This record gives sequence, C-alpha cells and structure tokens, in this order.
Amino acid sequence: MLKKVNTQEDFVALEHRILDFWKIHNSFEKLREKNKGKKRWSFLDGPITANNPMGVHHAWGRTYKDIFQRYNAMNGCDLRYQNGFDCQGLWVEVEVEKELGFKSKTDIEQYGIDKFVEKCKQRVKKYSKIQTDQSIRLGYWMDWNNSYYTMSDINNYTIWLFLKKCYDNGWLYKGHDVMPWCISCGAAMSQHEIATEGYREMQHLSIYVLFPIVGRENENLLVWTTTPWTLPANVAAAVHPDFIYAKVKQNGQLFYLVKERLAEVVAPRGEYQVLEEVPGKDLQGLEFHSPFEELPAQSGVRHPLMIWDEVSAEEGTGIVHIAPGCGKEDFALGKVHQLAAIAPLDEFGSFVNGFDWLSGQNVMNVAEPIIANLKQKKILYHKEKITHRYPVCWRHGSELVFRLVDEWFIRMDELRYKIMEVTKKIRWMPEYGMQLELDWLQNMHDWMISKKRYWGLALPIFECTECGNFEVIGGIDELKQRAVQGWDQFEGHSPHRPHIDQVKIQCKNCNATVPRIKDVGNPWLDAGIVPYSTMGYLENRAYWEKWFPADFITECFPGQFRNWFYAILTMSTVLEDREPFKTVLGHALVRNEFGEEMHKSMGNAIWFDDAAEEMGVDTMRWMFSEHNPFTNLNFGYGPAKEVRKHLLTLWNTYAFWTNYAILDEINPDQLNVEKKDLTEIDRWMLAKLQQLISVARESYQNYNVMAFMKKVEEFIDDLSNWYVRRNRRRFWKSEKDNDKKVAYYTLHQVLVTLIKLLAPIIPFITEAIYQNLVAAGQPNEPESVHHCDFPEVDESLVNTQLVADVDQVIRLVQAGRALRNKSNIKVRQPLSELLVRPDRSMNVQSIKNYQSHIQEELNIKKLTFVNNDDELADFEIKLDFKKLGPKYGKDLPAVQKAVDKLSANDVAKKIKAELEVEVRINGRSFQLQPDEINISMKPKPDLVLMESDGSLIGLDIHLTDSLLSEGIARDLVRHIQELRKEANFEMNDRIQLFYEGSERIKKAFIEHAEYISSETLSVNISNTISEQAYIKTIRLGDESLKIGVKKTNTNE
RNA sequence: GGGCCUAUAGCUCAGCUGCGGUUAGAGCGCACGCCUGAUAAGCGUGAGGUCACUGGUUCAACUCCAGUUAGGCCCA
Repeated sequence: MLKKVNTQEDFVALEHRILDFWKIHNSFEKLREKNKGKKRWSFLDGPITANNPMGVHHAWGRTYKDIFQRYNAMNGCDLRYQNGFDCQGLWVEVEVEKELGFKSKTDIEQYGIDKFVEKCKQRVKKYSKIQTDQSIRLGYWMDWNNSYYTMSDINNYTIWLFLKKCYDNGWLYKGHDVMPWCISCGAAMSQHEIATEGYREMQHLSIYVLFPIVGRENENLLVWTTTPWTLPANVAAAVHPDFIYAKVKQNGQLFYLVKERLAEVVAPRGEYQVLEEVPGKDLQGLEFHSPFEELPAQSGVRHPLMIWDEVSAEEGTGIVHIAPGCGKEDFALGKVHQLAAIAPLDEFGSFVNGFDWLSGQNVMNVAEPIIANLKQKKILYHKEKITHRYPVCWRHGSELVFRLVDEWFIRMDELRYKIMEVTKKIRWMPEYGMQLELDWLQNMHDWMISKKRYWGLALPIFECTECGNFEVIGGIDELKQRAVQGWDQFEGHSPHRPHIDQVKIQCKNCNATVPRIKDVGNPWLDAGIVPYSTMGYLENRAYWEKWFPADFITECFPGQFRNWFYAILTMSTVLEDREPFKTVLGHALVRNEFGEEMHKSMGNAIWFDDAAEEMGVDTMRWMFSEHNPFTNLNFGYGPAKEVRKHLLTLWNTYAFWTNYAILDEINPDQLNVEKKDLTEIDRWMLAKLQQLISVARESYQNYNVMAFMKKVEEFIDDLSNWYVRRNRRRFWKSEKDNDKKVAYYTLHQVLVTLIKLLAPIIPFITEAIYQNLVAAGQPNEPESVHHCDFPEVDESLVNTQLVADVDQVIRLVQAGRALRNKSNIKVRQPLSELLVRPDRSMNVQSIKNYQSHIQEELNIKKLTFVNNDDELADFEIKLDFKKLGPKYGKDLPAVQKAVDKLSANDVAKKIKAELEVEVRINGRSFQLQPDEINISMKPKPDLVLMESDGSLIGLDIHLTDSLLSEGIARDLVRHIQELRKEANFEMNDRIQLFYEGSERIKKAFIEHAEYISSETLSVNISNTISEQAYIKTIRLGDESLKIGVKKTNTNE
C-alpha cells in the first residue's frame, strides 16, 4: 500500500531512516552478491590520511567515488569496493607528539620508540573508525570491513619488492648532500614537501662582511649574506668571471664588489672612490681570511676566491660566500673544487663541537652574537633587514636550515622518461593534468625516500658499517633467510621500528653483521604501492591480473601530481612498466560560500558532521555533482538552500502523485496502459525522459556528472512546472476513467525512471521514493533502488519532433506571461485573445494542438494566428530629416510624399533587412538608406506586443464586463480556497458558502455560480452570512466583502 | 627567470572542448509583479556587460593572431 507523503519532509531524518533500512536489509551486501562474478569495473581508492575527521572536501571526492561505483553496479558490474587509509608518516607523528606534549625527537626516544609507534597506530585506528562512520553517513557504499591500511604488512612488504627492484636496476643510492632540514622534525625535507607550501615571506637580517685578502694590506672582499649562521662554516668566496669588479676606497678601507652594486650598497655609506676596475676572472687565485678562521673546525682550511657562473649581480655585492656544509649549490661547487665541507649543525640545529663559543648554541639564536663578533673584529660593513621568500617546514611553519646529511634516493635519470611514457597512456580529466604531471616528471630531482623518523615504512636497506656496501631486502622471506641475528625478537611483529631494527644480516662483501639503516620511508611510497599491494600482486597474481589496472581513480588535483599520482606512476613503472589506472578525474578545492579558503583559525570552516546533519547529505552530494569539478567549489548553507529547491520540487512532484493516487486508490502494480492511449503531452514527457536517460548514460560513462545534473534540473522543472501543472485536472477529476489512469501511469513511469537515474547522486531520497512507489507494492521488483538496472532508452518513446513542438509551446506561454506582466494584468483576469504572427520556424499546426493548454495557461479565450505584422501593429515611417535634408534639399518634400504612398509594412521589412528603399519621382530614382528612415511599430488599439523566437505576439487587453465578472469569480474562488485551507478543511470536504458584498460581487456569484461551486466544492451559496461559518473579510480590487465557509454533512 | 591556465553582469560561472555572422546567456543577489488545494515552493519582468587592455587580420572579432596588464597554478 502506498503511504501518504509528507510534503514537509525532514530530509535529514529521512536519511537516517534509510541508513537503518540499508543496514537491516544488508542492501549493500545483496548488491555485491547480485553482481558477483559479472564483468568487472575496477576502482582504486586513493588512501585518505587517517589522522583527523574527514572534511567536506573529502566528501566531495568520496561523492564522486560513490557515484561512479553505484552507476557501474546498476549496470551489473562486479566491484571491489575497497576503501583505503593512509597511516604512516610524519603527519601522524606530529599529531601524536602534540598529544603527548613532545618537543623533539629526544622526547620520543626517552618515551620509547615502541610505545610511540604504538600510539601512532592507535591514532590511525581511531581516526579510520571516525572516517568510516562519516563516510557511511555520506551514503558511501564500501566494503568497510575490508579497507586497506598502508601500515599493513602486505603494503610494506610490497614496497620492499619495489625498492629491491630499484636496487637491482642500480637506481637506489645513498646521497651525501646538503638538504633542507627542519630542526623541529629532526629530519630532511624532500623536494615534494618543499614544493607544496614550502615557502613563506620572511624578514631576516642580512649583513655585508669584509673578508681581508691574504697578502694585500687593507684590501678586502665585500661579501653579502642573509644567513649569518653559515659564516663559521665558510670556506670560500666566489665571483662571476665576466662581471666587472670595482676596487673601492671608503673611510680608509679598500674593498672589492661588483660595479653594478656600487650605488645601492656603497654610496649610502659615505664618500667613496673607485680606484680600479677588474673583471672577476682576474681575481681568481686570491685567498682570504674567513671571518671565523680561528675556530677549531676551521683549522687547516684554506679560503680561496674562485670563479662561478651562478653568481648574480642583482643583489648583494656580486661576491658570494661559499659554505659547502650549509648549501646545496655550495656543496656541489665544493665537490668540483675539492673544498672542505664544514657541517656546523646537529639534527636539532645546535652548533656541534669545534665551534668554540658557538658550540651548543642553537642556530635560531646566533645571528646577533655573530654580528656582534664581526663588529668586534671590525669586519662588519653594514647590516639591514630584508624580506625574502624562505623555505619553511610544512608541518611546523618554522624556518628550514640546510644540513649536510646522508639520505637515500631513487635516481630519476633513466626512470623519468619511462614514467612519462606511462603517464601518456592515461586519460587525464581535465586534460591539462597530463601536462602538469609531465612537467613535474621533467623537473623531478632524484626522489629522496628516507626520513630520519620513527613511524613509517622500515626501509629494507642494510648498510655495512665496516665496508660500506649496502643491500636491499625484497621481502619477508628473504629477510628471514638472510637474518643472522634478531629474527626471534622480530618475529610476530609488524615490520616497524623498533622491532624490525633487531634483525641483522651478514654482509656479502666482508661478512660483518649488518643492521638496517634507521630511516623510515617516504609516506608516498606507502600510497603509491596500493595498485599492487591491495590487489594481490604478491599473494594472488591471478586476482591482480583481473583487477589491474584500475579503470578509474578520482582525487583532489592540487598537490597530487607530485604526491600520489607521482608515486603511483613511478612505482607501477618500475614494477610492471604499465599504467596503474586508465582514467583519472581531478577535482579542485572547497572554499566557503564567499570563495574564501576555509580555515579552522578563521572560524569559517564547516565540519562534515555539522553539514550532514544540517543540510543533509543528499543536498551536499547534489551540490558536488552539479559543480564543475575543475573549478573550486564554494560550499555553504546558502548554496545548499538553492540545491534543496531542486530536491523539494522532485519531492513535491512525488508527493503529488502519491497523495492523489491514495485518494484514487491507484495501485502502481496495475498501472498498465496501452501506448496508444497516451496523450500528446504524456508522449512528450516520456520522450523528454528518453532524452534524459541518454544524457545520463553518456554523462556517467564519461565521468561528467555535471552535464547530467544540468539536464536533470531542467527536466525536473519541465516535469513540475509544465507536465504536472498542465495535467492537474486529469488527476483531480472525479471520474476514474482511462485518461486518468494514463496520467497516473505516465507520471509514475517518469518518477520511477528519474529516481533510478538519480540514485547514484542522491541515494537516500531516491531510495525513500522507490520504497513507496515500487518496492512496497511490487514484490517482484528489486528490494532497493540501488539493486535496479540502470534505465535504458526505450526507442519507441523517443520523439524529437514532439519534444521540439511542445518546447515551443512552452516558450509561447512564457511570452504570453511576459505580455501580461508588461500590461500589468494578472493571469486570473481572463482576456479575450492572443494573436501570433508566427516565425517560419514555428510549427503552427502543432501549436494548434496545444491550443487548450495555452488558453488555460494564459487564461485567454482565443488563440489566433495571423499572417502579417500589420495585422498586429501599424508601422510608422519617419524620414530622418537631419540626414536627408542636406542630401536632397528641395526634393525632400517630394520624397516624403512618395514614401508616404509606399506600404509602411513593406518599407519596414526592407529596413529590417538593411535594404535600401527606392522611390521614383518624375523618373528620378532616390535610394534611401536604412539608417535614413526611422520606423516604429505602434500596436493596434488594445494590443500589447512582443517578439519571441522571431514570432510577433500580441495580447488583446480589452476588458469587457463579462471578462471582468469572470475575473472577479476567479478571484473569489482563490479567496475561498484560501479560507478552506485556513479553516483546516480536507481537500474533499463539501461546504456551504456565504457572502456579503456589492452588486458587482453578487453579479459574479450569480453568473459564475456553477464554476464557483465546483471549484470550491460548495453545496450551496447564500448571500447572507451564517454566524456558524468560518468568516473573513477580504479585499477585492477597491472593495471589500465578507465570505464564510462551513463544512456540510451532505457528502455527495 | 621559464612554463601552463584564466580574464564574460554586483557574486558564481555556462555557451555541447575544431570552424568569426542578427538582440552575448544562466543561477544567486537586487527591484517590481504574478501564481498557488502538490509546492517552507513556483513563474515572469526589469535594472545591471566597452566580453581585461592595445594593435593587427577581415566586409564582419567576445570569438582568430600578436603584444600588454592583472590574477592563479607549476617549476627553477
């Protein structure tokens, strides 16, 4: 039995009911069972970091994931439904450190690595649970008991295999280099990390320092640096070979700097003379006294001046100080020139031993003491504040320093081109995604995969402390086989620190016992391996062959090019040289409704949980679906309200059908009708529906739901505002004839098909509708809308001509309404005639078929077609005397006369077509240009005019007494209906009607008694008010009257 | 410094990803009006645009070309 539909449904409550329904009926499991073993559609989930509750931006991506899974399931595909959690890495460590109040790695080591790692695991567990619950709330159908975790053994061991393969190919190496380093993390930053949000505008002290030249009395190099802390590690200075350097005398001091910088650097500090100019290359070979050469760390170090092409004259002095232990380029240069590399900092940023008074001081606090020291040595030339972009830690926001460290890398020389080839095999949406990925690959440095931290992939690299040889272990079995120590302590634990660190192998080279390096892996290794680790690459190759590569992935674009996409492409290229997925859909970022970034700190963030319970997730999903994925989405309660309107229209249309069907005792099961009984408008609606099905299929297939949603919105509008509006009376009428049944059938068909099309988008509301319209009464139909087949186009219902014809009727009605508006006559006031001079493109015959609809919709008595504009309007032709006067002079009156004789209509036509108008006077020809004649159209009396689609449309607004009286009658009906509603009468209650009013009112009541009674279900009408009635005084135009309604017992 | 993208109404953005051609569209917001026994809805009208700027090609440029400016993204 159909259940009455509440027109003021609480959608959030509905969603919770549906969640329960799915749970009770195991709807998801049944769907899987139904499609098991059928053709496959392989989706691969990019793991979400299980570190915090999920945000609305995650909900966007997850909505796409769910939509395309549901669509493919409705097409009978077998799916894996595996969600993924990203578990390992610094971001989790940082949150746990915060929880525990830790400040440094020392705190962690004191606390115990095992306990710390356990805490990290627990955090992941906690948030993966929360995210799971949130995703379920979103309506995301996944096999939630089978989510993959990147911390799993299989994930880690599959990465080992990958690393082994890199090692076998000679791509894995240990690099000794200067890396950006965060002293809070105690770890180096990879290029990926810095590129993301790794720079910030910062203010620093920059200093100009004099480096005395060895063997030249009072001669100095003027050197500029923004990092005073690197001076104690200085070993060289560099000049550009081709720049011209000036030897300057100022305040009794002699120094060199590049000529271009004299004005900027030297001039403001007083009078100076340029004594000499030399090219940089002539300075080569000089040696200088480094400012801190007295420090033990500097002992025995020579300080040469060298030439270097990278020196710039844009800032500073054109002489740069080189500290190979503190800068990447410096280190590279030092290598070439075999300079000493002095590394001054430990992992926490403190000066190591050998720096005398500096040792033990932190790098963040030494700028001032160093400057003071330089001042004391009288070699500080000048200091000033500068603002520049400086790299910072993406987690701490703190400044990075540069440290000389050992890290592990994957060489990109050979690999990058292979990855690029794989990248090109993938369909990127948007297309420019491919270019971005290729750009990144082109520019990618060697991939730093190590991190000197605790919670992460244990890199299976064993480096011999004796002979320096290293090996990579490619799996757990291999490790067991190679282990010579510690296997027993490790066995039974996950391959994480500290337990894995117990295991030692024997060096193949020198037989020494070799420990694993302490580093953990880059977390993008964890995420990049999932097309292998989660599809059984190691343990069930046949299964993997079936599901790899994935048909589809979708993620938020910004950032993933160098992260997940990069890692997944790299790893798949190394392992199989194949694309890990066929299509990727990228989406942009979520902003607040004003287009600003959402930030916790700004208080403008909207939490997923709040949004879900306030706007409902169907609303949210609709918002995501209708949006262009490639542009940022402005999310908020304002936009949600707009989306809700579409849902309400759908719901109300459904409620209309259902609530009348209940009154009419319609059983959806028995709504079979003959196609020949369908009326034109039914066939129109069904033809529209076929078009929608076709768009839906195409859109889902192309991962372009936005295109579908645009059409859906139009469709729902047509359905509600045209089909239902135009057919209301077929549902209302009291006879239960076939025509009524056909109307019920048509609307039911449309609704049921529509909700199937929309089921992947708004799974809750469509399920609720389905349960009432289909499942409840038809036991042979699937139990859930999500078990249904996706609708297919019924070719017998396709009718493009019909669709075009009715669409033009709709436009005509819109034009008619515009005319009423223009003349300020409301629709309730009947008018006599609408006149149409049709455009060639107009199908007049078809419009005539809809005459009654048009008349009703516009409340007019007659629709008339005419052939010429001049039947609707008089044209007035006025010559432009200002232009023609100078041209024709005395002839002008004659021209005017001749023109007057022409048909105004013809002239107007010519002018509209930008043609000349020719007149002949006494054999002379005058060519009048279109811009020399002004035409105006004057509507015939009582007409208002407008153009629409090339047709000219006129509305006769002449009001006769009889039209006015009818207008009053309709106004009365409207007020009486309002009164019935206020009095809380049921829709089918019969009433007695009372009124008191003027003669005009009385006349209307009498003339239109039958109409008024039938519309308002009045059994009788009396012009004296009964006191027992529900009475109200109303205003009608400029008079007021009383009306009263009273329920009657007579029920016939 | 290099590359890519964008610039259309107060705001957010379309124009079926190739091709120049009557009056450049939508939604929101604003003003006004209408409709309503399915409607916490709906419908219509109006105001609001130098299609960033400059130059070129052309009978004709929002559209094609070149340059400029501004913004975004990426890389160094």
